[in-house]
Amino acid sequence: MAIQQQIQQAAIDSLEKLYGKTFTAKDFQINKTKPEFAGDYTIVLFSLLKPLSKSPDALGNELGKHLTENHAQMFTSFNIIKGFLNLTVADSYWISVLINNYNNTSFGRGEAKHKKVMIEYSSPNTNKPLHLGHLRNNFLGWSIAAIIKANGYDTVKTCIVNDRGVHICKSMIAWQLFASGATPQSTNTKGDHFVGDYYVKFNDEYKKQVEELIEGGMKKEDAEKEAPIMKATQQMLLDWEAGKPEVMELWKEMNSWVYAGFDETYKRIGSDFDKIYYESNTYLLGKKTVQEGLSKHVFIQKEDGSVWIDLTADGLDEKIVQRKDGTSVYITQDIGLAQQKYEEYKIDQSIYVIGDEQNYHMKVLQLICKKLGLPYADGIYHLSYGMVELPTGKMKSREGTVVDADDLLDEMENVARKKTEDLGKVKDFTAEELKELYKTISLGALKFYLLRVDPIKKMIFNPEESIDFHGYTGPFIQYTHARIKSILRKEKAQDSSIIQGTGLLPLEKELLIELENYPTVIEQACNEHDPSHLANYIYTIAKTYNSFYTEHSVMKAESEEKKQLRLFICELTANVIAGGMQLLGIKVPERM
RNA sequence: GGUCCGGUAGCUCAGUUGGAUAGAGCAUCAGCCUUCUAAGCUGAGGGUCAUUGGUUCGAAUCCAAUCCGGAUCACCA
Repeated sequence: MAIQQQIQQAAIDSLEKLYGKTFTAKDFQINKTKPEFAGDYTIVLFSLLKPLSKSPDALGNELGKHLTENHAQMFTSFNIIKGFLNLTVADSYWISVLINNYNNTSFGRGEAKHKKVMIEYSSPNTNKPLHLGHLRNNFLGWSIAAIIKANGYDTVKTCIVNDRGVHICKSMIAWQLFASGATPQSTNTKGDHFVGDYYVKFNDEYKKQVEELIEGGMKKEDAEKEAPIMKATQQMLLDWEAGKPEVMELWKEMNSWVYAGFDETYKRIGSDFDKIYYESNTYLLGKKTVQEGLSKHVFIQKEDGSVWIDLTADGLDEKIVQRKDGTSVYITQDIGLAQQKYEEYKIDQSIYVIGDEQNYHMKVLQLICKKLGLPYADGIYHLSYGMVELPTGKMKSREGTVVDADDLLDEMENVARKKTEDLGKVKDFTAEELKELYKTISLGALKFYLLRVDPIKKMIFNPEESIDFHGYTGPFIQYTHARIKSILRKEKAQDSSIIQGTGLLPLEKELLIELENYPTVIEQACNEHDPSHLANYIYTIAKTYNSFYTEHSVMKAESEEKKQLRLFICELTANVIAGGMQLLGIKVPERM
């Protein structure tokens, strides 16, 4: 049990014995004691004063005395300032935490919950390469899945590939018009970029045609519909739906180019999936649901045949679920897919990592599922995240300000190489080791930069800041880990018996108090679906360790006892840093 | 216009769910490498927590109103 809960429980027991009243954890708070006061943890007494009709001093003294007398092993002293009861926890407690966990690889992991959680993330369109926004999604999705797993849940990582629709046909048409048979191989271009270029070409051509039509006297709206290239695209979509062989063939080929490109990038950033759904297989799902909804009178059919749900009573709008021509819309497909996920995996919870522009859509999805009485409705959770913007404003593909994922990764890797070469600490590395290190550092920097922020907030991506390897960054933490490992290569912690009764210096104690909190942070990150808590926490650990490192020598410690103690502290710190970073999808090097 | 989200140091962000004198990093300034990796450490300056009112022992945190920014409200996905 975490120390905070232990204190709370001890206080509840003491209060019961002292005053015969039963309190719960919600009735009062335990906080970490502010550094300017003596003590480690603080019981805030204010909320207890009234029910017990006690003055802060009287209650503090009685409770403090009772706690220290009955838990002499745990608390060594107390003091009261205003309504705050500050308790000092015995050094021996922190040392026992250290000894019990220094080489415990499952430290911080939760017990098996026997529940299954599906995490849908990434979900790209197959008409253009991945960009910075996708990276935030991928890092978030991967990390939250790892965190959920660490808390003892079974996880299924999944991805729904948007591989059909008008946007795909646009690239296809442009390729037919302009490529004269070119392929990624023939042009030596990464497949997703190759296809993305034709998507851009489509838009250029489309724009040109619309302008020409407007000059010829057509209204803007009509011109947008009548442009030949757009009409060809619409026709292609119909042909695709009809399964016309040459269209299907082109579609399959172009998608295969994109997948080859995606695979490369996914491999590079570490994204992986247990199950991939393709929209071309799922877009017809949900039709059954429409029938069910009608018979349950959750949906209503209008005169023209279209089917709707009225959500005005819930503060939303009327929403269409099936077109008058009988085809299903986006939301219906999603209901169908949700159903399929549930049937295939019997999941207890389904997390969707999707941008906040779809908040409304996800709200509607869950609400409809609830109204239909579907068993998985309550398990739907939208992990909504804000847009990534540049210091100059939003990324706009039309203005060419979109930050391409592959380009960014290349650039970061170059910076990592340059900085590593400048420092010259790993000159003995082989070319292969160096390559691996540059990748580790650059990806660590990028992932940490994107994950350290609360997902719900939109964030500014400052290119200069993101390649800074000092301060609140991934490389700072990686560097701290490498420093620890450098010590542990010289000597390992071995004799835990001689540190049992040793005393702790302030920085040693502070570090142990923070390390003890690791399991609580992992749990919180899981409950709040927020890896940034973990990122912040690891940073704090690294920072405290670095202070400790400068202040106290390990190898030249004052005594053998101190040396062993610090070696154990090094072990545990390294484990927590490596384990925590792993949950963010970030590797930590042995040397850098 | 309706709904939802955000507003904390010059910039980027934390703030343990209502607790003590609001914290980090970057940037600026001043120090620290003959001592386990200086991608580090120590210190300084920098704040009307958007505004106003309310709730109470106590508010950046909860409530209300206002201001600013964003998203969304398609027979697109």
